[in-house]
Amino acid sequence: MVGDVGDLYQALADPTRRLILDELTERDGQTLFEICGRLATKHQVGSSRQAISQHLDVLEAAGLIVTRRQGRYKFHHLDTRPLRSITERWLRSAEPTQENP
Amino acid sequence: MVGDVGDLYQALADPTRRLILDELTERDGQTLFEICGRLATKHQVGSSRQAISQHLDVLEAAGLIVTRRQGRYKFHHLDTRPLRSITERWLRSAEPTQENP
DNA sequence: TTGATAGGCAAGCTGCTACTTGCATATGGT
DNA sequence: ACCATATGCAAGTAGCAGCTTGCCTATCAA
Repeated sequence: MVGDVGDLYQALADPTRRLILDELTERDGQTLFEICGRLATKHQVGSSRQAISQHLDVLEAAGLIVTRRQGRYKFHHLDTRPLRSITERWLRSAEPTQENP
Repeated sequence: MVGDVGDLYQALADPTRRLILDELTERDGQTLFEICGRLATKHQVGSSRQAISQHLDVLEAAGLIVTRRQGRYKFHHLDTRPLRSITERWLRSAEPTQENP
């Protein structure tokens, strides 16, 4: 299977990955190089291209972004649906606990 | 100041801490020993008491639990309000980005 | 074809984090 | 006072996560 429950929380644990989600919220469907540029200029993130690429892999494994290849470009699109499971897990009170590691 | 934005996500990154939140959702206001017992019996968490205590410190620093001392007991209460900021950050589309590292 | 652009793969390093161990403090019961 | 219970503090350890470095592949334009 692709992406268990813990991947979502681990993906959100890194501040650079949260900034990536911010950037995709503001402008969806960016390429790796576009994201690198925006992080560097707007947020002073000095990480290398490979570092950002690895962050994108983690976000994709968590189901927070989906990718679409087109020629030599790879566009990254935000998918916020997994986020809803976070609040749903603890906001409804006193239901029988399900297996959720 | 006590607890910045990143603390919340780091607190949720650990599976044991998420189980603690599950237990407090099911039964609020437990002591450290009660939580230890429930994690051990219901979820096969073999961590020591000090490990769980450190987890509770992290959760409190993140604002997810508040503590109340009474004699030699310390009760832990859930506070899910910080969770709402997660979905609010990315679910509303295209607003001017604010400083949020 | 050549060169430039966009991205991928893999190994190695480093700092952080979860965990343990050992001792200390404080409250309540007898 | 004495002891058991409930929790706190601090140092040390091991594993992992984020980052870098170096090289490789694929697509497009001239």
